[in-house]
Amino acid sequence: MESLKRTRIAEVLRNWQAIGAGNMVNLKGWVRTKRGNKNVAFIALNDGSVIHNIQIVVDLAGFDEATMKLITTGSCISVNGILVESPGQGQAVELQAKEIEVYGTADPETYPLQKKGHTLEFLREIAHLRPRTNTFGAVLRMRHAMSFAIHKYFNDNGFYYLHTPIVTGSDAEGAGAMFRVTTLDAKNPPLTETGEVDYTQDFFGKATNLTVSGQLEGELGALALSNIYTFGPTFRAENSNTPRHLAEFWMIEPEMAFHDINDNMDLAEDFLKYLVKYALDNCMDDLEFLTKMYDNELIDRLKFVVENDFQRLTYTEAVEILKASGQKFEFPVDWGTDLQSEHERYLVEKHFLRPVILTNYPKHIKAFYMKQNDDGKTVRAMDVLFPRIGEIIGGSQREESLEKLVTRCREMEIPEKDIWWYLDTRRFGTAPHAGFGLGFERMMLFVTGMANIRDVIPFPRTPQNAEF
RNA sequence: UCCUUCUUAGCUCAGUUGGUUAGAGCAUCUGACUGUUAAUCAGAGGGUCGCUGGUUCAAGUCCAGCAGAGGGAGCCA
Repeated sequence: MESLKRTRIAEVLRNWQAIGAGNMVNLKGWVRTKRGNKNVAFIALNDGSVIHNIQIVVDLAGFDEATMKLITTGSCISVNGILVESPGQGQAVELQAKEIEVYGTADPETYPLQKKGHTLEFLREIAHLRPRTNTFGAVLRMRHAMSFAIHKYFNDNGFYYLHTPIVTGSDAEGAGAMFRVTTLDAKNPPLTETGEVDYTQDFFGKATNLTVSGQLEGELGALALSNIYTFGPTFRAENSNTPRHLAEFWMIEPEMAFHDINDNMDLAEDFLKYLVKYALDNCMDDLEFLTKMYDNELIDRLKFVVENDFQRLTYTEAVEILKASGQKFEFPVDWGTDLQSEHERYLVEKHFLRPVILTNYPKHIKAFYMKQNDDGKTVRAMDVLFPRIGEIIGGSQREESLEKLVTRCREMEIPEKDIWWYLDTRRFGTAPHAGFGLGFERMMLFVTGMANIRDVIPFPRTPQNAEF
């Protein structure tokens, strides 16, 4: 077969006029369908560069039957052919095949992906193959686009990307159960005199875990570089079985010196709108597919979020609205208790009909590091609530006073010796600062219209499941 | 972890108050068709009804346990 430089299908469909009808190109990809008759075969070829397939037209007189039999749904081929304007409906251009090489066959009796639709549940069981479907191609391309947009936004706005550790020796982040990291023999660990596992003999000389948040280290960076962000994997060993939780997920955590809670809200809103707009500006092919197949209101909802202000109000105001709503809630609303999902959904989806930012929560339901308000009862926390998703961002202005922070640690029984380095930032050159955490997969749920978080990450890790 | 629903062909599903040999669409295979668009048409093959036990003359169907999956809740991002 003549050696030609491969052209991506996205490139052909976008620039076929520049490439020029009548010219020979090489395309490589995976066969979605083959149909036709004795004289001509039509192959829908996809290489993942774009959601659309390109049609390969094969005049069977020029090809041997044995080769053509190998070309089935799922097989991988390389084609040299002439790019021509298509006489048929449904595509502008197609490729008149001259030479075909079969790279890999896919036995139709055993290849699990068919031409017809599959349920998302079934595709989760074959997560190694689901990237080859239209849906996961769209989701994974958008996942890349969103990742890129995150870095671009922060870079363009004077933030530095800080790599916070994955393995942490601190157990004080207060963000839930952790995965232990150890090289000790699980069957026969060294013990102390009192019979406890002796972690001084472990790899790091102490008990270590996978991080549940990069925030504490992020603050160290912000109190030197002014504006930093993290974007990395995060782990929670909670036994959560919901469409919104993963044991391994990706989180974006900006942290800004000299920002108060209002600056923090401004940034969160601007950032989220930027990401949604980036999707609308750069992922329209995939968005149109997802809108058509999964969520008819997706594109409209994304546009609405970009064009409208988020509703900002305090926790106390939210409680008053909920109490006055006349709604029957399963859980009663009362000042001092954390809001339940049903309450958040009511505010976002029934009352305000737009994203909501809640601030100034009671201090006893929030983390130790949040800045205390002068009322002695509330802290400068903020939660951003999105339609369909619920909490997409959690953040706060941080307590910069050493005295108040230490007092709060003692009240909440957080050992100061474990976070001496964190407390040092308040001891030496402390500054007002703020930050938040955005769950990347929750953002992906919103921009793709997918309903289950396991369908917006390539290989989901959930309780009882670490396959692939 | 709690509540709830589901598990029948490769996939998506039907299967009546328990009653002969468990069905359909798609997929697969064979054949037909000169340009198809999830091609179409004709035919064929394909099942330990999630697993284990129980009730019954008789269980895909009723009961119990277990496993897996979905939805809701909690924890949160």
